[in-house]
Amino acid sequence: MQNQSDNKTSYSGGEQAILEAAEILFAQKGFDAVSMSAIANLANTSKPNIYHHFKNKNDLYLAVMKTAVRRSSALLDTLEHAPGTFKQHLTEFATGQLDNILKHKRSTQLMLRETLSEGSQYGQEITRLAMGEVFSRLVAMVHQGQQENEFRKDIDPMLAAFMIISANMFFFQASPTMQNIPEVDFIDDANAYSKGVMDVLINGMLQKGDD
Amino acid sequence: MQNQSDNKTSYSGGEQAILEAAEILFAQKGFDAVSMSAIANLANTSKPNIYHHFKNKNDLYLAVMKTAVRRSSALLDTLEHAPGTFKQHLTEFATGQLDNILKHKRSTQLMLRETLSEGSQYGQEITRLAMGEVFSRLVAMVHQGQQENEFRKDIDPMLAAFMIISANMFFFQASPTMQNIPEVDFIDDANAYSKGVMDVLINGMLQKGDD
DNA sequence: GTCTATATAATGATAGAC
DNA sequence: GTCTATCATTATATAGAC
Repeated sequence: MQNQSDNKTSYSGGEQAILEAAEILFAQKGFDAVSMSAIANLANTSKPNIYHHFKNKNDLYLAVMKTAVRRSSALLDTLEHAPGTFKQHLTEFATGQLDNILKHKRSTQLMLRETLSEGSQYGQEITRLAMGEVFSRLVAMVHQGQQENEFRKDIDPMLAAFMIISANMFFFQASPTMQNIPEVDFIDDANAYSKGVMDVLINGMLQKGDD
Repeated sequence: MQNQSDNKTSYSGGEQAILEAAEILFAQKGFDAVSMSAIANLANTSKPNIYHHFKNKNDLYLAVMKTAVRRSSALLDTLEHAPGTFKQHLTEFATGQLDNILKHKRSTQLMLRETLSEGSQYGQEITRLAMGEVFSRLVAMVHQGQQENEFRKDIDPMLAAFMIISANMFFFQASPTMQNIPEVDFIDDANAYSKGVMDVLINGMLQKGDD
């Protein structure tokens, strides 16, 4: 809709600048480690001005989560309707989702942070919805692949979907940690990683004697 | 070694009680959301007493991380030397590691939190070492399985190892988020999950025409 | 080793001028 | 809508008695 919100121009003042600054800091350090002063600072405005636009810190955080998730889920639609076999379709969706994750690192980081925090119900609810969306699309794909006898029927579609999301999410999450291990080369090449993952997964899901 | 440290008895005062209280709170809410007062409270002692045992909050956090990781990695040795085919061996190691994760939820949560925080170098280094340990053992297993012609040789052992860790870690991490989705039943049964995951993965890794 | 009391700084949030 | 100035609260950390 509004491509403007994707810019990094960080135009001073205004709700947009505040939201953007808050997203950067919240994703980087987490809710409690970020002060309103720091946000005001990065947004080139003052603390009271933030309170003019948002009721309190929690409200600002929720606003950040909502816009971040909305942005991320938009790209899913383009991936939904792809041609080819289910094997190809599923691979493209998976690699596309990883691409999406890496394109919106801050949103993803926010969501992953939420999964680790037991309190803060609102943020978790938003996360649940966002993850559920990807999840259910993947489940449907796998299920359809089974109906068409392309995939093994003794596999739980939800489990397969969960494994794909795991591989993608954890790739993103563990990349910084794994960066220092020299022999791991796929960590710098998301496409190679995704290709390798889906090769194993799909081969494991194929009907026996389908190759 | 000392099973006492695994108790929840929370015997008042003392370094052990402080460490335990700190671990619980840090894992639950993260570093910045936990105050020294809260820790002192849970440990049934006073704030200055914490400062008597630990230089500062950061020092306490690192001590918590170290003991937590030490505890978690101890169980790996028992899983290392298992009998049977590589297929069985790998499955047992993977399910054992997930068991380990769920047995030490707090340590795991601490480690996962670290992967998301870009600052705080020390905690991340500890995490890197702990994850690296599991990782390298898995890589060796897969590699050996390839040497013995049990697994496909066109798969990167590190990628396979990474996928197993992903599946386990993300299962733990996403469980609370996925709990509310009614159709997902495997989320409550780690063993069933692990069995299903390794079934797909190993089937995908097997030499073609090996079934 | 453990406490009470306190110093000092930063936090979330508000009042009120422009 | 945006600011300066400020409040009340809480945070980390310390001094010093026992």
